[in-house]
Amino acid sequence: MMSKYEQIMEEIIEHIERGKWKDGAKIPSETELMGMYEASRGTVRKAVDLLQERGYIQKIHGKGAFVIHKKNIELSFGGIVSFKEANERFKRGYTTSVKEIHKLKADRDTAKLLGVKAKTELDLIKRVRRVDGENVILDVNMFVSDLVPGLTREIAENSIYAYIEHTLNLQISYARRVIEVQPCSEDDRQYLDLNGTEYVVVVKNFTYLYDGTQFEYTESRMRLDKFYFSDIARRS
Amino acid sequence: MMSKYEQIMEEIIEHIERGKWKDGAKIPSETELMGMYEASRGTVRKAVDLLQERGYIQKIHGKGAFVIHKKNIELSFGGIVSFKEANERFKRGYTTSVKEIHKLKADRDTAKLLGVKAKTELDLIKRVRRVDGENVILDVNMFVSDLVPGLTREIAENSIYAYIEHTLNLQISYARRVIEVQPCSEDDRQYLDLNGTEYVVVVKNFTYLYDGTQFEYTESRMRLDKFYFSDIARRS
DNA sequence: GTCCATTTGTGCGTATGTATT
DNA sequence: GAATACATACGCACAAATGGA
Repeated sequence: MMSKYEQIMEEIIEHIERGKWKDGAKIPSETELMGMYEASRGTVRKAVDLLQERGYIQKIHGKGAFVIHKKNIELSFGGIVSFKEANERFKRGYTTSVKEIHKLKADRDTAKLLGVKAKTELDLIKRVRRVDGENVILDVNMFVSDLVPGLTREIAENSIYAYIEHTLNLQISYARRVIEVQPCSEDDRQYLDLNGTEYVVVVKNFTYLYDGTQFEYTESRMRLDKFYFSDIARRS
Repeated sequence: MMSKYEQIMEEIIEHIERGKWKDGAKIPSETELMGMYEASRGTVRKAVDLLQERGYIQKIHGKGAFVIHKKNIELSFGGIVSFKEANERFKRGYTTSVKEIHKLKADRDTAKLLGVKAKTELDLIKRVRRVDGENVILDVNMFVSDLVPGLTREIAENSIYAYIEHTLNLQISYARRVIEVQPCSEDDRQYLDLNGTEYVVVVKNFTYLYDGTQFEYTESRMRLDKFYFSDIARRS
């Protein structure tokens, strides 16, 4: 059962995405929304605040709330996005091939990245993403085995996140993400079609469960020309 | 005058940053905070929700709210950040030199980037940022002259954002930000110390005022090895 | 400039639901 | 089951910004 403010929010998103409430137009006032959805002021305000956070509208004190140009939404993908989700939004085809999958004991450096003690058992997975006939992304995932048990090659070929969230029923809450550019590693040269470039973009993900324990460290290493990142930043 | 929930939020941030409330520790419950600050439930909840959004704490239903490791905060700089602010956080020295500053009429492509009609008058500014004796960032700013009047070389040498926000008293509300990697342009070769690299990281900013009008388009073009981006992404 | 209606922003109080211990 | 803590939802009052009469 969705909460009331979530329902209101989803309905408003529908209106905006279907173009019923157009770019730049004023959406109904809080009082009007209260009537439309038979909800209290606090409830509609929560829905509307979330819409603003997600970049659908801009509220202006004393005037109202206005729809922001749709283009902004289509291009932005904030939040934690796995490769599959991100690619579906761009509607490109791709294939995943698992190059390595095995358990290992964490050395000191790896343990630090995962916030665990050295020698903790990990699952290491290396996968290559092939788009338009070229190997362009190398994903290196490391999971804490105790927290994410039962990983298989089959799961790695599909969506590990779907397995974690739906099968294991773990709740992912947030990720710290770092993006930088590094010289190519041996793995990069071996697995990727580099087109002569000497560098790759590296997206590092430190992912945490609802209770604050880190369960994953991932590096997505991709060819410079395949990297694209977009988000919306709001001023305090 | 700061609002009550902002005061509560700031005080809690103080506690966390000064280490009084340590990493992983439980902060006082909502009921306790109500007593401590003589505030209503809704008010303390708003403060606590904002703290979670900003990555200071993690709330867990039925258990409490817990401080997230400080390292996460120090490294992340979400939000709209000008070069000056971003660098101060890393405590590195830098100098800015203005290479070009003049008015021009927008051509068709530029007009599209700024969401204005062709031939609209713009202010173009090119600045080079020098860090540790090397020219590593080329900032190209384009402002809509009507919206941001009175730009001078002196302002460009310091902080344009401070001028816009404090002198012109305009309210910046959000920015759409795109990050990608491009081959070096003529300008890059001329102004930057490229160390033989053939590519630069380009951070594009489309910045909007409180009323939804775009007033700026900026490209920050930087050497691959000087690029670093970090944020915290929360699940839904 | 003043007054007024509208609209969002802040703050209070209360009740009930749900998760954890 | 009981106690505690966060989540949702309702209602009310007043402040602050906007825009038109």
